[in-house]
Amino acid sequence: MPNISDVAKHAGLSKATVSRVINNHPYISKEKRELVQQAMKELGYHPNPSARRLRGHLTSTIGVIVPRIVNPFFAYLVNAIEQAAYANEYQVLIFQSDESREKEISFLNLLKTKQVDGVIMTSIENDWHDIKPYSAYGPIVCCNEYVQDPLVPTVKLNQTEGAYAGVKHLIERGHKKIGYSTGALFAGEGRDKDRNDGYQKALKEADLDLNPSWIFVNKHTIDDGKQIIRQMMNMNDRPTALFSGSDEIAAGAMSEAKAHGIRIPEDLAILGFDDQPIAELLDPPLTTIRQPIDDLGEKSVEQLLRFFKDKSAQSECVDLPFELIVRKST
Amino acid sequence: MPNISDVAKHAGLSKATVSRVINNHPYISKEKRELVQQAMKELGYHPNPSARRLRGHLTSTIGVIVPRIVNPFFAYLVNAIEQAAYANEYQVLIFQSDESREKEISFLNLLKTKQVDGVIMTSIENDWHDIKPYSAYGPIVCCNEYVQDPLVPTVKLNQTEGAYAGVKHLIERGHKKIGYSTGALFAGEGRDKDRNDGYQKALKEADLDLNPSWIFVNKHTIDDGKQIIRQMMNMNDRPTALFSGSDEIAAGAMSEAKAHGIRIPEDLAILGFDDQPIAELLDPPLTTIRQPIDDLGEKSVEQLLRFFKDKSAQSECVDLPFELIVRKST
DNA sequence: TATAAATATGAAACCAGTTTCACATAAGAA
DNA sequence: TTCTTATGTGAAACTGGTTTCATATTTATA
Repeated sequence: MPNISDVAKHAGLSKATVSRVINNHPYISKEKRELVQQAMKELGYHPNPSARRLRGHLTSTIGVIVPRIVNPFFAYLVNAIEQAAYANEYQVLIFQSDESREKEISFLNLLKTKQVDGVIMTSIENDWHDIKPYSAYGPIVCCNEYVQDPLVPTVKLNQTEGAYAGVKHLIERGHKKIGYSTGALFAGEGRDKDRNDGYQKALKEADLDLNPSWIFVNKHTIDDGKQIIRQMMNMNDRPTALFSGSDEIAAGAMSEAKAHGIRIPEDLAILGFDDQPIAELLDPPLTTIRQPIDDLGEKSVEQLLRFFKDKSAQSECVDLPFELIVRKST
Repeated sequence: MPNISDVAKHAGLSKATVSRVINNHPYISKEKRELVQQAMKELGYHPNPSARRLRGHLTSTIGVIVPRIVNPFFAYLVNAIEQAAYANEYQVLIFQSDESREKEISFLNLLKTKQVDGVIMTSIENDWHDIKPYSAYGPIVCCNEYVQDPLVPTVKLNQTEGAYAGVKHLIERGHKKIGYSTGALFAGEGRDKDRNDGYQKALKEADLDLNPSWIFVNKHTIDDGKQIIRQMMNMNDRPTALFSGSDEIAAGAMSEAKAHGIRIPEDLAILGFDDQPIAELLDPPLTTIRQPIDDLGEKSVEQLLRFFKDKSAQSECVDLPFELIVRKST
C-alpha cells in the first residue's frame, strides 16, 4: 500500500501539498492539483483512515444504536440510515444495546475515543442526564425517541397523534372497550408517554372509561402478544379491541386469539403499529399505523451532517407525519 | 481525554512501559504493572483506537457483508455475529452489498486500509477470483455461502441435505408435482447449486419428472412469492406443492394463493426455508427448514478469531446440521 | 509606485500510540 | 568468579496523515 509520501515523491511535491489536494483546500494551483491526482491514480493510493482520524477529527463513520436489530422496525430504520450515509460517503457502525444501560454507555464511549463522528440513537436506555455529557464529544441525534431538551436534535413521529388516530379509528368502528399495550405506563417523557396521552385523549373525547386491567405494560415481542390474549381470556369483562404497540405484538396476539377460537375482527379487533411487511401477510391483514421509516433515517443522517459541517448549528426537531393503514383486522 | 503520556507522567514511568502494560507484554515487574493500572484507572484512561491501528494492525473491528439487513434471516445472522463479537470485545461494522458487485468490492477495501481485521461474507456477489486477492490483507470467512477453494474458511449449512429432506417430506405427503423456487438455476457452485442438487436427488429417487415450468428462478422477496402464484394460476397443469427458497417467498405465495381461493395445504402445500419468526404466525403455520443461525454466526466469529491469533491457522470448513420443522402448511 | 492582501508551496511539528535499540540489573551456568 | 542469558526499563524512531509556520510570488489597493 502506497502512502502519502510515496505520492508526494512520485509527483515531485511535498506531503503537505498532497494532503491539501486530498482535502480540497483552497490555494492550490490547478497544475499541481492535477499532478497529484495523476500520481494518486497511478499508485492506486487510498488515504489511511486511521491516520486521518488520529490528527483531524474526521472518521467518516457514524454510530447507530438500536435495541435489537432483529426487530424488523429497526432493521428497516438501520437500512434507511445506511443508505443515506453511504450516499454521503459515511460508514455506519451499528450497535445493539439489548436494552442494557451498560452497553449503551459503552457504545457512547466511541464518541469519546473518536471512533465515530456522531451517533444516532433510536432508543434510549439511560436517563438523558447520563447521556448528555457525551454530546460534548460529537453530535447525538435522537431518532424515533426524544427527550425533554430543546438542544437535542431530534427526528420523530408525532406519537400522540398516531395513537390518537388509531384509537379513534377503533371507536368509530363502534368499540367501547379498548385494550392497550404499551412499553411503559408512567413514563415521564418520550415515546411511550406520548402514545399514552393519545390513547387517553381519544377515550376522553368519546366519554369512554379507561379500565386499568385492559392496559398491558412492558410488552414488546411476539410472545408478549400471545401473553396478552392469555391474560384477556381470564377476564370476565374483555375488551373488544386491542391497540397494540407494534405489529409484532399484534401478530402474536392474533395468532393466540385464533388458537382460542376468537374471530378477528368480529370478536376482537386488533390494531398494530409500524406497518411491517408481515402486516399485510397476516390473516386477516393487519390494520396498522405506518411510520415513515425511510424519512426517519434520512432526516437523522441529514441532521448529523449539518452538525459535522457546522459545529454550532441550531438544533432542530423534525416531526414526521404518520398514516393509518386500514386493512381487515379492525 | 488523557493520553498515554499523561498516564506515564502520572505513574512516573515511560510511555513504553505503559504501552507494554496495555498490551500484556512479558518482562514487566508486577510492581510497575500495578502502578500503571492504578494511573490508568485514576485518569479514566482509554487507549485511542486510531493510534493503535496506525502502528499495529489491531483494529478490534470485524466487517460483515450482508445483501440486505431487512431480510430477517440476515438480521438474525448479524445479531448472532454481533453477540459473539461483543463477547470477545470486537466491534462489528455492517455493510449491505445490496447485491451490487461494486459495493462489495468497496467494502473489501476496508481490509486493505486496515479498517477491519477480518471480514465475514454472508453473500458473495463477485467471482471468488476477484475477491481472493483481498484475503492477503486479512482473513475472509464465508458464512452461509461457500466457494470451491479449500483454503477459504467456511461455515455453512449442508444445503443439499436440507433441500433433499424438504422435498422428500413433500413426496412422503403424497405430492408428485413439486414446484421449486431458487436463486440461480445454473449456478456453477455455492448454495443455490447445492439446493438444486438436493431437489433433483429427491425427485430422482422417487422417479418423479422435473417439469421445467415449475421451476421459478431468481426469487427472493415477498412479492416474488406472490408472483410465483400468479404464474402458477396461468398453468393448465399446476404443481400441488411448492418448495420455496425462503420463508419470505413462502409467505408471499401463501398470501396470494389464499387470495385466489386456493386452500393450503389441501390444494397447495407450501414449504419454507429459514424458520423465521413469522413462519409460525402465518395461517396455516408454515412447515419449513430451520437453519441454525446462531451457530452460523458464532462459528464464523470463532473462525475469524482463530486466524487473528495465528496468522497461519489451518482453514476449516464447518458444516452445520439443519432441521425440518413440520407445521400445518404441508 | 509603494503597500497590503491573496495565492501557493514546503519544512517541520503534531496526533497517540507501538516497536526497536540500547542499556542496566539479576539469575543461572561454566 | 566470570560469562551468558533472562528480565526490566526508557529514549527515540516510527506509523500516515493534518496543520502550523515561514516564505515566496502574484495581484489588488491606496
